[in-house]
Order: sequence, then C-alpha cells, then structure tokens
Amino acid sequence: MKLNRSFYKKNALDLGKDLLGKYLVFNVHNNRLVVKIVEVEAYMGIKDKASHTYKGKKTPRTEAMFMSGGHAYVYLIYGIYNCLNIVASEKDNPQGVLIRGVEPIEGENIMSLNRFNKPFSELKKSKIPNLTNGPGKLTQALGITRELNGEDLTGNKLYICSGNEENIDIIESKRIGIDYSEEAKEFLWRFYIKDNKYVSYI
DNA sequence: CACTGGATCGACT
DNA sequence: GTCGATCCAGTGG
Repeated sequence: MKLNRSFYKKNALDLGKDLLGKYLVFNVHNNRLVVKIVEVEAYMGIKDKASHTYKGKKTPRTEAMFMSGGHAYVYLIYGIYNCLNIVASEKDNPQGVLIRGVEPIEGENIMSLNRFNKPFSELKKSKIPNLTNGPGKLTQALGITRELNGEDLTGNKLYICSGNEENIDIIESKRIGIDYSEEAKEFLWRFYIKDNKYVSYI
C-alpha cells in the first residue's frame, strides 16, 4: 500500500523510525526497483546545527526541504555522489530523513549493472551488501539523481509502501560525517535495523 | 568573480 | 587504518 501525505506530516525523528522496514519503489524505463529501508538519519531543520536548513536557511539547493512532507530532497555531496532525503513535517518546516542504507527486494540486476556494470549473478557474495549499504551507493544503484529533487512521493514515479516492519529491532546511534556541528553531532538521531547486512556502518 | 569545504566512496598500505 | 577524487553550493567582495 502506497503511503499517503499524512504519513509524512510528522517530525523527522518519528518519520525516520517509521520509515525503517518500509519499501521504497522507483519506476524507471519500464523497470520497477524496490528496496527495503534499513538505515536512516533524522535532520531536524531550524534548530539542528547539522541540517542544511539550520536557522531556516533557504537557498536554491535547500528549497525542496521547505515543501510539505512527502517530497524528495536530492543533493550532490563531495562533487560526486547524490544523497536522497525524505522531506518530513509541514510546508515551511524544513525537516528531513536521509536514507543511508537499503536492502534490494526487486530489480537487483539493474542495481548491479548501475553500480558495477556487471549482472547480479556475477557478483561475489561478499560484494552484495556493497550494492546499497551507503547513501551515495544506494542512489547510484537505483539511478536517483538531482532530477528527482522536489519529486512528489504521492505520485507514481517514486514512492514508499508499507512493507516488512513487524518485529524490527531499532538501534539508535550518532549521526555520521557531521563533525562540524558541535553538540548536535552527539545526538542519537541515526536509526537502523539491528543485524541487517545493508547498514553502512556499525 | 574567486575561494572554500562537504550528510562519501573506493583504492591503497 | 589513511587519502585523494571532484564539482557544486555557499559566501564574501
């Protein structure tokens, strides 16, 4: 079942936890790609020093974060990689959830071609988690680029479905890669599914 | 306009 | 474990 707008209209911490175990669906070129969300980070916006929208900062890049919950915010990091965020809360309350790790459910062959330019059947077993166990990796595997910035997740191209979220053991830990953000870097705003192979970093 | 640094990854030791 | 790649967004002049 596709999740509707009201699901996203909550703060990023609650949305982040609720997203674990859900299925992300992306339809491209007659291909249907489905992945299970296993690792996320919450960015709480105006009061969060680690957030692009700290103090309500609005720029051409961050504009999508100010849309109502249930849109995509995609940005470029380190000049090379795209990161996918799910916008949370209400319009003009710029909170979001960064997707850091997903588990392939459908279309793993396309993901393997996108990442390593070779079919899934030729991947060594040890390489399989490497398909999607990181924010830059999963966007590459799915083929998500900044063209999808601002995409409405209640549409038919990119959306999230209820999935396999029963009996999930959630681990809370510090967010990654935000050393500049003073006390905010200590907050336990990263959530992942315990023992899942597609978590980027334990 | 010029400069600075990043919500990462992969190659290498 | 360390380190370089690579390019855009943000800032200040």
